[in-house]
Amino acid sequence: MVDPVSNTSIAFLDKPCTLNKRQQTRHAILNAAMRLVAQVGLEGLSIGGLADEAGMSKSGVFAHFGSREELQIAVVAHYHQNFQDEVFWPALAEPRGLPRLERMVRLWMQRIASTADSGIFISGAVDFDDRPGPVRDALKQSVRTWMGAVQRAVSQSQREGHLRTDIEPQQMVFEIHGLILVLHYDKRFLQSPNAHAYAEAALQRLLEAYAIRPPHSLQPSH
Amino acid sequence: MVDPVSNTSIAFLDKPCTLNKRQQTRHAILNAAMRLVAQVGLEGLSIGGLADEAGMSKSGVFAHFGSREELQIAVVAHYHQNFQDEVFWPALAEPRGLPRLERMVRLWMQRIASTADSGIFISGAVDFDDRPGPVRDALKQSVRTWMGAVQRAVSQSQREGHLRTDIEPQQMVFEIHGLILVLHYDKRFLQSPNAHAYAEAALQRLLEAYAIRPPHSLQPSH
Amino acid sequence: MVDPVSNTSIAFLDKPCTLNKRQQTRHAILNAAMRLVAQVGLEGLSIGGLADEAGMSKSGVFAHFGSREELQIAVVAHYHQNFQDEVFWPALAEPRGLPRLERMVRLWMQRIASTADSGIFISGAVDFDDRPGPVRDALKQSVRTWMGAVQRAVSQSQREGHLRTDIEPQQMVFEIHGLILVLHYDKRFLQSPNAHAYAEAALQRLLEAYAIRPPHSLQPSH
Amino acid sequence: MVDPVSNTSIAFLDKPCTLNKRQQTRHAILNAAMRLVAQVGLEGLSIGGLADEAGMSKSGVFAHFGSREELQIAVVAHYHQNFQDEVFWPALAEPRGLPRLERMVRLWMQRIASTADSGIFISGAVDFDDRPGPVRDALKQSVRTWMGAVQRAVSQSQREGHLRTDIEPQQMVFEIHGLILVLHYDKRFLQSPNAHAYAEAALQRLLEAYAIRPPHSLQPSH
DNA sequence: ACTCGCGGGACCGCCCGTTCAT
DNA sequence: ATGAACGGGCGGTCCCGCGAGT
Repeated sequence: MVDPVSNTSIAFLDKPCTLNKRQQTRHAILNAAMRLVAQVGLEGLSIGGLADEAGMSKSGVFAHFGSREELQIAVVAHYHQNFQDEVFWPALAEPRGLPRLERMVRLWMQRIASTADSGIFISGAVDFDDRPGPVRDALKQSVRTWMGAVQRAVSQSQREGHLRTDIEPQQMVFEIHGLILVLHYDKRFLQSPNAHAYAEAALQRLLEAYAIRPPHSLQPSH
Repeated sequence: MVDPVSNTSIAFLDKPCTLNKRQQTRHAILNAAMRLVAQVGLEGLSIGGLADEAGMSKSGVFAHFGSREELQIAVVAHYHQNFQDEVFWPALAEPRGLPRLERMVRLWMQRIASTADSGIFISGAVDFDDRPGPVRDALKQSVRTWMGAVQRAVSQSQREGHLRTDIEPQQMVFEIHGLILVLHYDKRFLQSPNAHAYAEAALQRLLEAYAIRPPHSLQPSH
Repeated sequence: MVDPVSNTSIAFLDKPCTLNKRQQTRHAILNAAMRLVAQVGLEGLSIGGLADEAGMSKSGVFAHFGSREELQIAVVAHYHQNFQDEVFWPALAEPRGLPRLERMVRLWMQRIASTADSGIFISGAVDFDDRPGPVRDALKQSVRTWMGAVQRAVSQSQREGHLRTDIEPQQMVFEIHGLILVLHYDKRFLQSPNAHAYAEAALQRLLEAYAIRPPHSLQPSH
Repeated sequence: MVDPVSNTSIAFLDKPCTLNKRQQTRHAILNAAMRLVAQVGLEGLSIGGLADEAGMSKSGVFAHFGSREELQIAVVAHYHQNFQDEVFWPALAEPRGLPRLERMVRLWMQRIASTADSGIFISGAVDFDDRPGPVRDALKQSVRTWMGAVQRAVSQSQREGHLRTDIEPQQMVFEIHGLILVLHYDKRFLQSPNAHAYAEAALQRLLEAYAIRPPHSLQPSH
């Protein structure tokens, strides 16, 4: 089984049906790590703290990953999986084009606004933007994979005749991403209660600006 | 002398002309801190590392701030100062309204894209969004002060007849901020070479969408 | 198994025969601590210094106690154990009453005069008399436990008809304790060579003053 | 002016009438030191803390003594002075012999029981009993000077016919010192409310045991 | 001449990531 | 998968000296 988002880079379990005990434990550790990372960030993740959260010994945790760095990478992959399951797959249920794109973005917004989400696509980007290394690479790869999926949804919307074609899909992804980031910023850091409303309004305006308006909507403009 | 951005919170020295030795050293430490923070983030700032960067002993650094927390707060204030000097003041040279707003945002973008800038308004927001305390408060205060200045520039543009008045200024600030954030993200983390172009295009579109177009621009649309 | 001195507070292991490795190391650390404390006092005990004395790393020492405070408490308990083994238990071999009391006090004196003893019942009392906290509490508890044992020995001597009953046992314990303290002071600090002789003479006089003299000892006084 | 207690060792100011500014400051520092030492002990005395207590800069304090060690020595000398003024001199007002001795001891006890007294003759003895050096020497010298004074009071009492002469004066000093020490211990560390009563009773018994009884007191013994 | 501001170096308690034997 | 231990680094505090200021 390959990554349905990118078809390429991140390899997931080939046999997800039966997990041996080692994999079960690893999974439990990673889930504990997700909870912890939501509080202290990817860079603040410590093996001792994770061991406590998981109810294991430090060495027990350590043995599964070999180093803190590999643990962080595993956390990134795990987050990627979760994100995919909760945002990408459900959006695929929508018909191609604008409906699917809208659902994608709205699910994304929902997740970003949820305090349960660790938001490492954002926090990790900040923590590692000047710290090259495997963790940063994994993070970039994950983000690019997801961005690629969004971009494809935009392209499809254009091919389906839902969006204007005189706009680079990347430009639109860029602007959508901006809305996500500022939503995260205002909601989580500034704790602005109106963040969601602003984001929704901006999204509306964005989609309308790039949408190919159905005929009836052209009439009343005069 | 009071803060010209907010007229409220951050008090500056009345006689910045002559600095005694203590203030000189403090300034040098803070400049070193800016360099360091650009690499490791506000939360990654350590007294020992700063002492190395500044070419001083740990206690020498420590004596100027009393605690790591106060050092962090001082760094925030210092960044606030720099930001103000390089973004806010120059923009004030432009005439009120849209020109001033545009200059503000473009200078902001320039600064965000520069690797010299530590970007703590962004990285700090991520590091401290789940970590209450004085540092977070100082950071929020600084950010809000700046956001208020942008918002006032938008309001002035409306009053000058440059921008439509059926839009909440805060909504526009929100969207501008999104562009800043995604520019920072794409440029610094994803290292996308086109980030600036996308941001510029988005800003253009944003301003045009909210601008009150001069009459002649309505005619040629058909 | 409960503490035979007080029947109350300090719980000891039920199976002291076989110690696992952790307990062995802990024991070795505590013995090193006893040597160190004899030189620098309970308050002067530092984890780094103890690690050197024990030939271990700082973290290795630290891991056994969790904090300096708990280390100090453990040292108090360890000293209590040693004291009990070398003073209390041997004295119990003597028959009830005056013989047991005398042996108790003399063993106590011996131990106090020995430079091997850390004397934390005395030095700790001085270091912590104005420093409330768990260490002080542990120290007081240990001292009170031992004082209680001495007091019971006095009471038994009264009940056995060896000592006058018109004296409060606590009064006698008070005076005995004074002899111990001044012996410690003269021997250890002033390094007076006659300290032991003075203490012995004073003890003799004290016991005789409170003893019920056998009839024949009244006659030869003239 | 020489030390009236020992006629020998500790030199005090030759011209106590007029103090220049330096000496005034030094005096103020030492008084602050007395307050501090009463809380943290002679060994716990730090220059920074003393500077705070005295309302000066660290270097200002430092300059008067040159090192922490010399500061400690100065504190010992200062305490010696105070002790002498409050215990020795008032006792000299009593007539030679037993009255003077009793007053000496009672004033000593009072001082020891007072929480205002730093008690460095006791706490210092414990802190420095295994730490040779100038501070310990100064402390020993001070203590021996005072012990010599007490011993001379005992000798005088013997010569005046108030005390039996078949007892070494040093023996009696030893026992008196024991009472002082245990009073300090019970009062300050164990916080026993009865400490004073026990000490008084013990002192009574001690003096009577060594007193030469007036004739009428010999009769009723048969 | 005396006082202070400023800085250095050592050390503290504590905690982290890591390893090895079990 | 664990328990014991290590080396190194953290923030913080100490005592102490140099040079500038009055």
